[in-house]
Amino acid sequence: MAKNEMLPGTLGMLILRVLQPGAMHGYAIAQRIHQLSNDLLQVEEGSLYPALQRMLLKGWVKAEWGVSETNRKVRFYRLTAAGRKQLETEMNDFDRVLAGIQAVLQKA
Amino acid sequence: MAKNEMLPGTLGMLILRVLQPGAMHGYAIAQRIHQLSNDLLQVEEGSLYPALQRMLLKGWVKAEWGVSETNRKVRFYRLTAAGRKQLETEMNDFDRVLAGIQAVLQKA
DNA sequence: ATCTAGGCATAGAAAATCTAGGCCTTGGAT
DNA sequence: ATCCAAGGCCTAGATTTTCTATGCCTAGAT
Repeated sequence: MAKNEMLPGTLGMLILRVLQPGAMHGYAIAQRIHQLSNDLLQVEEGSLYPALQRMLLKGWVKAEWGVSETNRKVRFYRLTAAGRKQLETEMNDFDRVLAGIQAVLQKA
Repeated sequence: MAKNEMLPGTLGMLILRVLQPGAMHGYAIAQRIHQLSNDLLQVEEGSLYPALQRMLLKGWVKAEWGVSETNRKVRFYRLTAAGRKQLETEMNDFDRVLAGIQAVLQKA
C-alpha cells in the first residue's frame, strides 16, 4: 500500500469505529478517517460507498436520510447492536494478526 | 481477517523479511512465518506460491533448485538487491499506514 | 450565470487471497 | 514388501476488496 492508500481488509473496521460515537453521513466518514489519521489515510468514495452497502446487508449499520449541517440531503449511518459486536471482533482480530506480523518483522 | 488468516497486502512483506537473513525454500518459508508469529499467522500454500511467482516476476527474489535437509528436491528463494530495497519500502509504508489506523482506532 | 465543494452512487478493472485440488518423493511403520 | 504420513511444488477458479472513472444532483459564493 503506497502513499495514501488503505491497508486492505481494515476499511470496515475503521468505518465501524468512526461510527461508534454516533451516526454520520458517508462523506463525513471519509473526511473523519482522513483527519483522525493525520492525513495518512485516504478513503476513496468508490471504496467507501460499496463498503457501506456491504455493511447494510450484513446488518452492521442502518441508514436513514436526513439533512447535513451544510443543508444538503445526506444519508446517515448508525451502528446496530450487531455492528458494535462486529467492531469488537474486528478489533480483536486485528490486534492478534498485527501481533503476529510484528513478531515476524522483529524476529526474522 | 478471522482466526489464522493473513492481513491482505502484507504477505509479500513477510516473505521478503523472512528471506532477508538467507535463502529458504517455499515450504520452509510458510513454516517459518507460522512459527515466528507464535502460530498466529498461517500462510496457505495457495497464497504462498503465487506470491513467490509474482516476486520472481518483479525481480525481488531469484530461485534455484536444490535439496533440503530432509533430502527432498526443493526450490530455494533468495532476495535480490531490488528485493532488499522493496522490503525496506514496504516496511516503511506499513509503519506509516499502521500509524494512521492506530490513530483512528484510538481517537475516534 | 457559473463555479466549486459537498454529496450519493455504480460499473468495471485489478489485485490478492483462499479452497480445493493434483502430483511427486522420502522414510518409517506394519 | 507395502502403505501411509509428511514434506514439497504448483495451478485453477471463486471470492473479496479496493481503485479508477464516471454520472448525477444541490447549495452557496462570486
